[in-house]
Amino acid sequence: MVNKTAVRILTEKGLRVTPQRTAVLDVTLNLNNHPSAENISEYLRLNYPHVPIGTVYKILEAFVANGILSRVKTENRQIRYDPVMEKHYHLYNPDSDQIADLFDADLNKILENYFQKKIIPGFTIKDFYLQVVGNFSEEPAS
Amino acid sequence: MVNKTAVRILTEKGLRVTPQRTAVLDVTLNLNNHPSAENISEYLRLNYPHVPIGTVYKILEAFVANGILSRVKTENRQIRYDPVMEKHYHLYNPDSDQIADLFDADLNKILENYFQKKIIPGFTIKDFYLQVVGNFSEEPAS
DNA sequence: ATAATTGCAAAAGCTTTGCATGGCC
DNA sequence: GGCCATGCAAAGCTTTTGCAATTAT
Repeated sequence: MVNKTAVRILTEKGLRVTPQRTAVLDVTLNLNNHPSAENISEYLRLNYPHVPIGTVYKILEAFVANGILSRVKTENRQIRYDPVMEKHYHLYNPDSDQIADLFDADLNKILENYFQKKIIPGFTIKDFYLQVVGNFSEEPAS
Repeated sequence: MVNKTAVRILTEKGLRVTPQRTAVLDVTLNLNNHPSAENISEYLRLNYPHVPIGTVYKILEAFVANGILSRVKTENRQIRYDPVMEKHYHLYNPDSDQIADLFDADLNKILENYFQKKIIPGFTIKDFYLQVVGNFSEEPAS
C-alpha cells in the first residue's frame, strides 16, 4: 500500500524506485511537519519496515539533489526537509521549533517586483528566502 | 591597544570586561565577514594572545544572549556571527559561503508595512528575516 | 571576597563516508 | 548483468559541557 504519488515522483525524476525511497518520500509528503531526518526515521520505524538513519540521509540528499525536497534551516542544529517546491515562505517559532508554510501570492508579487527592479552593486540576485518569526496560537501537542 | 569600542559595549551591557571578550568582540566588529567561531579563533591566534575555541564559543553565546551579536544561518554547518544589530538583510552566495549586509530602508518599509497589516490565522508575527541569494561579482580571494 | 570566566579535555549531536552486500532496471 | 542503493559501522565536524583554576569587580 505504498503511496502512488511517491512512486510517480521518483519515476518522473528518473530515480530508481526502491521501497526505502518510496517510504521516505511518502512520509515526507504526508507529515506536514517539515521533518528532520530523525523525525522521518522515527516515523518510518513505526509505520514501515525499518530504514537505517544513514540510508535516510542518503535518500534525502538524493532528493534534494533532484529537486524533490529542499532543506530548511532553523535555529536548531538539525536540517529540516520540505516537499513543497513552489515559492512560499516559512512561519517559524524558535521556542517550539515549529515550522508552517505561508503561501502568499501578494507577497510573492511584491518581492519579485522589488528584486526585479532592485540593483545591488556587485551582486546578482538569483532568489530570496523569507522567514516569518512568531508564535502559533495553538501549538500542537509536541 | 584594545579597541575602546569593544570595552565600551561590554561595559554598557553590564558584562565583565576580560581580555578574551574584548579580543573576540574587537575581531568580530572589525572582520566584515560574518565570521564563524573557527574564523574568529584563527584570527585571534594570529593577532592576539591565543583564546581556546571552547572559550570563544562561550563568549559568543554570552554576546548573543546579551544582544551584542546575532547568529546567521547559512547552507553550511557552521554558525556565523553578526555584530550589526539594526534591521538589515543578507546577501548570500552558497557556493563561496560569502555573506554581505544589505541595508535597504525601502525594503524595510515595504515589509514592515506589509506584515503590520497582514493577518495570518493562528500566527502572531514578531519579526522576519530575508536572505537574498546570488553571486558576488568580485569574489574576494578565498 | 566571591561570583563569574577561562582553559582544558571529554562528550554530544547531527551528518557524512567507506565498503561489502543486495536489489532494481 | 551491471550499476546503483542499502546497511552497518566508523569517522567527521561543529558545538556543548563539566570542572578545576584563575580573574574581574
